[in-house]
Amino acid sequence: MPKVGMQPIRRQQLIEATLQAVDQVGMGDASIALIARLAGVSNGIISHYFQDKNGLIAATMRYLMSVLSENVTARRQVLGDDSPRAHLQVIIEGNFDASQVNGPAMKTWLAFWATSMHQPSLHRLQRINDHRLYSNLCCQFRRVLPLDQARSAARGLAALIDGLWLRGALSGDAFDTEQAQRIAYEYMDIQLAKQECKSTSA
Amino acid sequence: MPKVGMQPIRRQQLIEATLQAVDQVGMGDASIALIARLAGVSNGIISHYFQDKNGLIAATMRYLMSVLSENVTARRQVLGDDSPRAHLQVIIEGNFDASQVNGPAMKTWLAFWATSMHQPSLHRLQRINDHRLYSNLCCQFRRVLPLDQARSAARGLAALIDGLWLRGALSGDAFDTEQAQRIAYEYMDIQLAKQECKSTSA
Amino acid sequence: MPKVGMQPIRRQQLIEATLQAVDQVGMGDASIALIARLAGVSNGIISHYFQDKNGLIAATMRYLMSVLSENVTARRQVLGDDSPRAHLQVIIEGNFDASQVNGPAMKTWLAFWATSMHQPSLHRLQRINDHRLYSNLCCQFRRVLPLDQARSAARGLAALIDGLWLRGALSGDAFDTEQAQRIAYEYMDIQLAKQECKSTSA
Amino acid sequence: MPKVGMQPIRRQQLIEATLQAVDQVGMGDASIALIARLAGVSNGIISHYFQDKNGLIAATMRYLMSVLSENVTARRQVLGDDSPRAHLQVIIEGNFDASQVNGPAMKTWLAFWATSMHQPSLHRLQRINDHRLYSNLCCQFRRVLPLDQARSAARGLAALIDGLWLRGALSGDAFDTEQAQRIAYEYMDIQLAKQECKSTSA
DNA sequence: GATGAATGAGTGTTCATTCAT
DNA sequence: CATGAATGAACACTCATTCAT
Repeated sequence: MPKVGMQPIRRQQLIEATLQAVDQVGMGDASIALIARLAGVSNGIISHYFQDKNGLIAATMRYLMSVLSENVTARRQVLGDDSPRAHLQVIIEGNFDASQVNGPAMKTWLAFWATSMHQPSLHRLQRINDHRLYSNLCCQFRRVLPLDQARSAARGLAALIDGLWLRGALSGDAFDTEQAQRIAYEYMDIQLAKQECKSTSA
Repeated sequence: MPKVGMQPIRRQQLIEATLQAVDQVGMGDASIALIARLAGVSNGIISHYFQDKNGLIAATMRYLMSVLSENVTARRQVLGDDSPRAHLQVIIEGNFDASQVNGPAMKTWLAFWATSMHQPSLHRLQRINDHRLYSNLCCQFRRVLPLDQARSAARGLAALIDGLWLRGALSGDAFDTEQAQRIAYEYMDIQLAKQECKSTSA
Repeated sequence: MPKVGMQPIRRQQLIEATLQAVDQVGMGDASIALIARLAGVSNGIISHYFQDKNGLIAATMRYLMSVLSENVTARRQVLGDDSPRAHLQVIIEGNFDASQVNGPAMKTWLAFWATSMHQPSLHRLQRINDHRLYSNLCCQFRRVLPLDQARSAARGLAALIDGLWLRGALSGDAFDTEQAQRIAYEYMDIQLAKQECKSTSA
Repeated sequence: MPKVGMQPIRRQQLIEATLQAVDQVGMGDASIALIARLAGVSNGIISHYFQDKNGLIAATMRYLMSVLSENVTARRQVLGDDSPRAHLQVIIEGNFDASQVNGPAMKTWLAFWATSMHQPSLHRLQRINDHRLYSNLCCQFRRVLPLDQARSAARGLAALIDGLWLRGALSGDAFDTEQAQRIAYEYMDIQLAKQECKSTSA
């Protein structure tokens, strides 16, 4: 029974079915038929809401990115402390949030990364995402460090966050959030300490 | 023109064609037909030397892992200095060696990671590889740090190396080896410094 | 030109194409492509209506069985005489009906039998069919003979019917229905006579 | 290590491997590779001793036929009684011999029959076999019955023997030799009795 | 808006056969 | 004699996509 105004509902329904499918069988075996079955709709509907399979994949990736982004934003808004350290902590916590370190999300991100190497449209999305983390980190470090040091610290912390996330994802075991955060905080504090040392000596 | 004793030659030929194919079109589109064409052999030969496509993929992954492993081993053997720092440097350099940070290798590793999430046999290989890096790092840190600190340092450095590698791979640009090494060396030295501080104070 | 409600039509279409293909080239060479071509549809449609080739084969076998069964049932319904002999004649005639002793049907039955030896699902169907003939015969003999004799008579007549059918099928020539029926009737009458003799002597 | 005079040995080796393969996986899946593996030889050797796969199949069928034929011949040679009834019993016993009613033999015969419908060379072999049974039976009935009755009796008994064999083969259970022989003997005796009746009345 | 029938190219895999060794 | 490397066509099956309803 067709209805009007179904577009946003259907789109979200299909995106979630896509995540579910990738989690269950991997991106390679996540066929249109499986996704449609998981969403409880017909095969044909997908090309109605998304141009084709690539469109659905890209939309799903954009959705995942927006969840991450909104997560960090939300955490920042309830932040009393405005110090760089507090902001950096929020970014770290957001990246190790439960919404990012569960099985489905980790599998989907990995699949997206691999796919993005050969699909310009996905690659663009992926670069935006990567740059956002670096940019957010750099922005905070910049408040207490000279440009070069801030950039280097941001690159290092971004890499450390992604690396901790990656190794956790690939391990197959449950993600050890506490351990990851401890290591990231330590790195953050070491980088922030450079400023203190300098200002102390000055 | 059939010959005897072709097995090792053909196997290597096919593994290299697989790397080439994954580099060109991605793992999803790296069909048997394409790999065979790139290798200059017939389709059927693949099941003659590898049981099936999965066998070829797994063999290719094992090959990539052995290249990385042998690279580090070779560097270690020409090492005059036996200090932990020298050994750690060798491991870092090995992971950022040209054989690991070029396009084909990076694309193939990413594809393997994504695939391994849904293939137990590949996942096992992948865990061995992950553990080897951690284990090698931990072994060196252990020489100068207490167990807990050594483990933490190894986890952090392993994550930093993988993260630097990953972000470099995903960037699409040429890998900035010097920058990555500088950041990794800094982290290594900070961790090693914990021991020196302690022994100094003692 | 897609339409709705095509399922029963397409299924019958494909079953008949399967019979045609087996008749023409044998079951071993009755490929999906050939069957689809004979049916005038695309290859892919077969997995849409039947799970796979085995599904199509099993459906075809069920169809052949139902034709035989309905044939006997139809003959029985126009039967004025309710005597065991009349019923047995109907069964014999049904098994030597033109629908069973033509080339395609005979080739297909033979192929099914051979295949059923290695496919549990087909074997089950085949046993049901075999048992039906025996059961129908036994039921009629039972009306005039003690259980043991009825069973023996049914086994013998079932074997004779199948044997006559088989030798006719394998001969390659046109089936001599009259001759086969004469031999089967004789056997039937001999078995039925056992009762008459007994009742006469009583 | 090649040897001379291997031909008969190798041929028999391969024929027996073929029977084994057909028993295990059916004729459809009895590949050259499987047969060669079961025989413990290389793939290529088959075309050396038999022209191609069809040659091997035909040779296997000829072998099976000769076993049946020699079985009956051997039983006849140890026969004291020269009566038609004794000879007919020998034929019946030979057809229900253990060499004919075991799984492998039954599966192979069925497969041959189905295949022979589409292969002239096998069909010729098969007709020779069918005719031999009829001819042997007819020859014995002819000694006591007029031609027409002998032919009819032979046709009936041949069909009954084949039918009993067939239904036993398809049942999947162990062959009930005693029951089959009892039914066949009864038919034989009824046909032979026609002569006695006539001669008695004469 | 939504369905599912239909397509046909493409996939991995199997296989009988050939032939240099 | 015998091997097994190599081929390439054929196979069943999958799939994204299209489109009449």
